[in-house]
Amino acid sequence: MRRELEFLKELNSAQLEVVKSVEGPLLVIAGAGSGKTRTLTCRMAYLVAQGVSPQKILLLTFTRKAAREMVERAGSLLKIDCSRIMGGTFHSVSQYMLRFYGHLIGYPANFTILDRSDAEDLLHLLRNSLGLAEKKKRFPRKNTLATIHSKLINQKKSLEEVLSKEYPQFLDYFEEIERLFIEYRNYKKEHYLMDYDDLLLNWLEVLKNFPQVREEVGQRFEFLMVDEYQDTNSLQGEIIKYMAERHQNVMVVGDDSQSIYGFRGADYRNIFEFPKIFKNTKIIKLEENYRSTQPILDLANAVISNARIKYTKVLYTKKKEGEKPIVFYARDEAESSKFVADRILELTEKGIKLSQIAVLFRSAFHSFDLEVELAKRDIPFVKFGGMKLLESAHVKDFLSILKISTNPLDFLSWNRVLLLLEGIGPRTAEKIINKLKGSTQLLFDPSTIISQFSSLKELQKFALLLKELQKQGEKTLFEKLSAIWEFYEPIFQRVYYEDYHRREKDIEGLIALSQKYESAEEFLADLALEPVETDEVEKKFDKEEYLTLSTVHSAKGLEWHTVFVISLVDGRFPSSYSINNEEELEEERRLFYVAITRARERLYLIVPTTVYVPGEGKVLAKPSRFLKEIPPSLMKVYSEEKKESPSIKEGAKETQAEFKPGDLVKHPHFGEGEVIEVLDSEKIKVFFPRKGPTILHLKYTHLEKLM
DNA sequence: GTTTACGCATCCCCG
DNA sequence: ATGCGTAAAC
Repeated sequence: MRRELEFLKELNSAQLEVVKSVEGPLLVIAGAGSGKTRTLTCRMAYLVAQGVSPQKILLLTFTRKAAREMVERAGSLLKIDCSRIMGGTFHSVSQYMLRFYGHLIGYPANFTILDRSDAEDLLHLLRNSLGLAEKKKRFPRKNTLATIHSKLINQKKSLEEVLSKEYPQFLDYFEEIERLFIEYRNYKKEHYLMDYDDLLLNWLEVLKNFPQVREEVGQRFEFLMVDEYQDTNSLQGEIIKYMAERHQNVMVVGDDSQSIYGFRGADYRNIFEFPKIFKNTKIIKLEENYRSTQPILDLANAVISNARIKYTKVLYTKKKEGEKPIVFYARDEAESSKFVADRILELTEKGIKLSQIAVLFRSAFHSFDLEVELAKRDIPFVKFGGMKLLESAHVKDFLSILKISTNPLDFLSWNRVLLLLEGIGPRTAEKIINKLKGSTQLLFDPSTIISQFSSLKELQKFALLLKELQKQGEKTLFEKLSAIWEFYEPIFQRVYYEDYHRREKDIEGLIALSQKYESAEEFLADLALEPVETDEVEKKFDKEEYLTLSTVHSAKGLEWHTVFVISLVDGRFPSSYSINNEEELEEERRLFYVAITRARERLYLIVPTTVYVPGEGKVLAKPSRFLKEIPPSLMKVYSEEKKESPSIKEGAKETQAEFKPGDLVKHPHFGEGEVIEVLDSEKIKVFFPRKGPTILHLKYTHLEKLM
């Protein structure tokens, strides 16, 4: 074997076959933890080693981050630069292609992308201008409208079908909603806007109608690879069909039992359609699991065996030894949180790093109680799957100003910004926008219009700012954003006076980020396609050890030594939204399967017997139906007695007596510090240079005494 | 006539 | 925490 291909030795025979089958259509069914990412990475490296030029390879993944990481790893396997492999999501690649080919269907190269809340705002605006808001009976809210519209597109259903099946309460408004949606599509087309769905829809339209484009794209990308194929929708399936038409060199990887995005139109049946679209498809299954121990896999297999559809594979492992998954029945959420925190501290004392532990839950808000408990005990954590930075109001305000300067026809942003200014409400904003629309000079000088509203001082300032920003070529993006911030800061302090300090950091982070970009257009497109994590998250990433809290959806593809799944009660997991629908309930079961298969060595399942429901207070909850389906022999119930086991008590006692004020100590997360005060037998106050004064519970903290 | 301030219900998962 | 309607303030 050639030396540069050493990395192939790491693979098992099925994986090796995947890597070496480079030509023709290939379908890989890859179970959880079967080394799918490694196989994909090696396949890319192998292609390049065979002399395929990196830019001929296209890798489609679920997030852009995943694509970047895989490309990087392929490069390091070969020690050849592979960065010219094009990788991204369907949305980002469609966007890229549409910048070139969009003109064929009437879009200029500088079209604007609407993110989810932009789309909602537009629907809201159109709803008002159509006079639909004044109806007596409740008209769907903008959030719901956006969801319905997206379902139509992604599931290729009619409005009638979606309404009668999922929103029968709005059937009375069928005609109004239909009219609104037509307006919505027209508006987007007229103003060169695309929402997320349009990116796929329009790229597909180009491919469908222009054989020449299919030909060119086939030449540009000779090898296609698609990850997470079970979570693609039919539009994405069709896009692949056309992009691979010329050469048929297309490989897709997926796992039908891990399909968890049906709610947004994904259809795992794409996997089974694939061999029908591409004749002579080779099918390879990866069934050996390298991640989890046998007891954890047994549980996972039991969960999935209860599914209505029987899946195609059964996972096995060579790691036969291991502890049975543990179930804990907590009185309430407080006890659940306490339990989780206790176990986590035990684990860290045994040397398991915090970064090797995760707590998973169905919905972002299920972890609220736990977050408070973790903060109390100074256990650092990062939460995934919550609100994204870009969705917060202040960031949207800020970016809207930049958007106006790039595209003065972006009346959505105009509306948003105008409403922020002193003395302008919905009526005045509408008046100003109407004047702007009527002006042909708009592109060059909106300030002539604005000067008609001379009584509005802040508006005048805004006009000056725009004039500044439009001096093309003279300012870098960074300078533009700094100028915008100078204008926006006082408004910002007025509108968000309660917590503007916290929010300020987001803006600073954004301005810092902008230095990586050449143009405002590029910056904005990137932000729309790939929401940035908050500044805080980034910091914790490289500095400290941290615990992961995550929704199951955001945990896809990841793994930890120990995994806790919390809030396992009916109505939460499975979610109450899915309980009356068999299809959706099946998806919840797969979601539970995904959660379980994230664990390598240890798995805890936590069932609170009461949960807090807003408005009703604490209510009794039924344990999740998924737990009841599992043979009890596959799990161990955690008992109270064990919690009070002597070893832990002794450990606590030992530490208690040791400290007095003035002692120098070392904490696993905060580093060295000095004891200031002993509060009682369990609590001491320590000053850490890195953190400041901190109260520690000795029972849960491992403090090393330095002198 | 408009804007703004305040109290009220609602809130899943995501590119 | 956000989005809505209503009532007070400009």
